[in-house]
Amino acid sequence: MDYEIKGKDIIVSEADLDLDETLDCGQAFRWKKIPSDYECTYTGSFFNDKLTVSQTSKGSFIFHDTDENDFISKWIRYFDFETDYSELKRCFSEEETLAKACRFAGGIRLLRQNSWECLISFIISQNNNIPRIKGIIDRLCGHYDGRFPEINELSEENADSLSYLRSGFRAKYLEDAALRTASGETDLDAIASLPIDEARTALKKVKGVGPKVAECVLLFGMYRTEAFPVDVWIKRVLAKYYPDGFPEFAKSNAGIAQQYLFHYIRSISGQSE
DNA sequence: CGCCAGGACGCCC
DNA sequence: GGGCGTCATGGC
Repeated sequence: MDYEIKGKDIIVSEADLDLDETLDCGQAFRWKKIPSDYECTYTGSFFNDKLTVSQTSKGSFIFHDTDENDFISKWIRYFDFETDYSELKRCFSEEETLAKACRFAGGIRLLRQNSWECLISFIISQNNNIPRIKGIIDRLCGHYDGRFPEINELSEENADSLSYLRSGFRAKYLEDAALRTASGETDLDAIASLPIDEARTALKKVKGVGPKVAECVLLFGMYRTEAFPVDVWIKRVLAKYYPDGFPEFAKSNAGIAQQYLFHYIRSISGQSE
């Protein structure tokens, strides 16, 4: 990945990235496509660091109004630019279905998100659809002046005071997640570095966090690339293409492979947005 | 009216 | 340990 500074912007060329595929594929819920003269432009946040980023018709990227320090300390990491996705896809493509999935949506990258935001977001995601998940998170952040609430802010609320979210039965789970996290009983930073099975167990102590949500927090919020969230779509992939189990060679990066497969199966089922 | 959505819980056996 | 009804809300 190469970048250059151009005025108040940072220009990135030859990144293995497609903004539509990466920012609107169901791993993050706060990026919004806005009108622009570029191929596409999104505005959003890494927790509460805001960014507007454009993709040009030539496949380069403009990180608007950011300086080199911010780019290096925040955005290189968030977009996982330190990982060679061409190499990853080459590895995945040893297997036929994965090869197709990589060809179909090769511009997906794993976003290295904030663990707290992921915990809350994926609790909201359970038995829900992506547009409504976005709506609930929108109302949540709207309540905090467009920011994602800090742990101590959300821990002051309860299921009743969260009714404005219209999150249904999930509100009591949000209350529990905020209380446990605020008290330190659930220490997300500590969990992030635990052996993965211990991390799973610790996360699932939060009410409303089961196997799927725990995997999502591990993968998207703690960069545990071996975590493998299994939702209704991935269940279909596993049943149809991997009846004997997911290929061993891809397991250390199974979560990233899962991203390509999720996008692929939804597209061939006609269910992508 | 029904069914489904990036599921988890509680209860049953 | 696995199976099943239930849990809000909203779009189709």
